[in-house]
Order: sequence, then structure tokens, then C-alpha cells
Amino acid sequence: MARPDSEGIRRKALVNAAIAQVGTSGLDVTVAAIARQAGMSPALAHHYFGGKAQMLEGAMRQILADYSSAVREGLSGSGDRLASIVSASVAPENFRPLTVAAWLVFYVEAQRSDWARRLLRIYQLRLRSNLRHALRSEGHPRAAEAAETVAALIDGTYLRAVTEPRFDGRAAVARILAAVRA
Amino acid sequence: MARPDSEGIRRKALVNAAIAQVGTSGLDVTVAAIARQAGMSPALAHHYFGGKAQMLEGAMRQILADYSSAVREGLSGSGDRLASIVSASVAPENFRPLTVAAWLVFYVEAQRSDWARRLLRIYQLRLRSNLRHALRSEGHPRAAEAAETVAALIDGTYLRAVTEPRFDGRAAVARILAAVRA
DNA sequence: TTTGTTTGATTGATCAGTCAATCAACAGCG
DNA sequence: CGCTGTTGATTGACTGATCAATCAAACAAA
Repeated sequence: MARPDSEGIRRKALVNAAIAQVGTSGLDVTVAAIARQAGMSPALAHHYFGGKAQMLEGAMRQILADYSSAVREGLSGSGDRLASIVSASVAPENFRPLTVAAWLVFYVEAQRSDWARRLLRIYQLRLRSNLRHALRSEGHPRAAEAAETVAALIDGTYLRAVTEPRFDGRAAVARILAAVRA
Repeated sequence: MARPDSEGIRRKALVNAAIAQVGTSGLDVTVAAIARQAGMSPALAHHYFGGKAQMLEGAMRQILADYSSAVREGLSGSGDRLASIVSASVAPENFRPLTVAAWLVFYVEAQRSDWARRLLRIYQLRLRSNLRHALRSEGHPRAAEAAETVAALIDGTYLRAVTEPRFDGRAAVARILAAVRA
């Protein structure tokens, strides 16, 4: 064998490249472009992932996993659960332009392919559950309704950040929190 | 000439077909599919629009125009300016699944092509301007901040409606208004 | 005839996926 | 230590399909 765990390394590189390429080129990414950015031949990319769809699915899973772990990490260290969820959502790590762009692409893809819809649904349910829990625990009346509002605000903030050249994460967090705590 | 104003009829049919096809097939629409849905040959579609990009641009312009006229119409007949803007935004006519899907696709496209970014920017600026005006006219303190909140809520509501099988427009309007008037 | 409409056929390019052929490490064996 | 077969890694070349765009020709109204 060439190197130990070559497969793991290659797959990771391909997933990262897929996220970046989807972010820049949208849905019409080519396997060749992903493979090139990951530093290998298109044939090898096909060898490790069954096909293009599986690469994209891997990319979306990675984005979801990164976001989830950021939220979980934030929750564990803070008393203000709501603020930490919102902060993690617009944190620079999850808010890189390429990542946000890839998110958007997956929203589009969710209207056609089952895997994207399923993954997106998991994200939405978990986010809402986290928000309801946070709002209830701080004694918010109508926590369920407020959770919907915050969830929509987070998604809307993502959407606007895509076209906004100047984006102030701090201000966005404050605005979102104010909408349900004012 | 074959029929009077054949060009106008053809172009209108192509734009509508483009919206529908973009909504269902995403970015990778084919000119052939658009032309088929519009009841003509692909070659004729190329004849009336310079190319695929111009068809998509026409589709986005149409969506923007429809949305604008809905908002304008709502504003003219109502005393509650804020409510009429929000209502028009999630009104069934602008909220058809295909239309929302096309919106999303254009958001993605806006990251790459100038025309999409420019059109999207116009929409965003106009929406914010309308919202600020409405909020100021009802004496809202911090109208500018509240306008940002409402704008993000509208966009976020769009985004969530895409994957939400059941969507209650009435409830969404109430929730959005409550977020800035409570 | 002239002018605009319409299409079938074609072209050139692009791309996902496949395959047979190299290449590199390692393990067993003498 | 050298020899060798095995196994996974890697790629260049190819295939089949798809698609945007073009064009010349057919067609219909004025």
C-alpha cells in the first residue's frame, strides 16, 4: 500500500474541495474541478466516491457536522443558551462565503433529491429543538413561536449575507436576540 | 408575418416556462426543456433570446416585477403599510413553490453572474426602503434596525417554506409582525 | 417578392463514468 | 538480505451522452 489510510485522506480532501467548488461554481461543479482542487485525478475521485452525487452528499454532511459541533461546543460553555446558538450560527467558521454559498446550493438541491431534503430536515428540526429548549429555559412565554422567529431570522441572515459585501456578525446576533427578548 | 406580435407572445411564454423549469430542475435547466414547455423548438428560443443566460435573466426580471407590483398594489389600498408589505411578500401568488425555488436559484446565481447580483441588490434595497418607510410612518423607534429584522424574517420565511411541506402564510405574517411590534 | 417565423440537422464542446494499464509498498520465502 | 507475488493506489485514455448554439432551408403572411 502507498500510504497508511490513504482512503481517509483522499476522501477528506475531496469533501473539502467539493464544498469549496460548490460554493464558487454552484450546482454545475465538475468532478474534474473538485478532483483538481483536491490534488488528484478525476478517476481517483470516482474511485473513492461512487459518483458525483455522493461527493456532494459528503460535502453537505460535512457542513452539517461542522455546524452541529460548533453549536454543541458553544452550548456546553455558556449560560446563555440562546445567545450561544445564535452566535455559533453566524460565527465566522460557519459563515465563510464558500460555506454559505454551499448551504444555498443544497437548499436548491433539497427540492429535487431525497438525500438533501432529508439532511436539511434534520438540521431544521435540531435547530428548532435547540431554540425551543433555550427559550423555555430562560422562561420565555410562547417559546415555540419565538423559536420559529429566531430560526427564520438565522436563515434570513444567511441569505442576506450572501449578497451583502459588508456583514457585521456582532450586529446580526444583537438584532436577532433583540427580536425575541425586547 | 405569421401572427401579430409573435415575438411578444413567444418571449412571454419562454419567460414563464423558464421560471417553471428553473423551479423544478434548478440551475441545470436545458434550453430544450424550456422551449418544449413553451411549445416551440429550441432553435426558436435561441432566436428570440440571445441565449440561455438571457432567458434566465428574463425570468428573474419577471419574478422581480411580479413581486414589486404585488407590493405596490398592497400598499395603495391599505393603511397598515407594514402589514401589506409582509402580506404581499408571502402571498400565494409570489409564494408558489416554483417561484420560491426559482428565487433560490437566482440567489445562488448572484454569487457568480453580475446581472443576478445587480437585480437582487435592487430588490433588497427597495424592500428595505419600503420597510423603513412603513416603520417610520407608524412611529416605530429604531425603524432602521427593525427594517433589517423584518427583511431577514421575510427571506428566512421563504427559505423555510421551501422545505416545509405545510406552510401557513397567515401565521407567518402574524409572527413576522409580532417580532417588531410586540 | 419580401419579411418575419419556424424547424431539422448539425457542430463543437463538455462531462460523468469506465477500464486497462502502471506504480508502489508490503509480506512471505528462501 | 534479495526475490516475488499480491494488493491497493493512481492515472491516461476512452466512451457515450448531453447540450448550447448555429445555419440553411422551408414556410406563411403582406
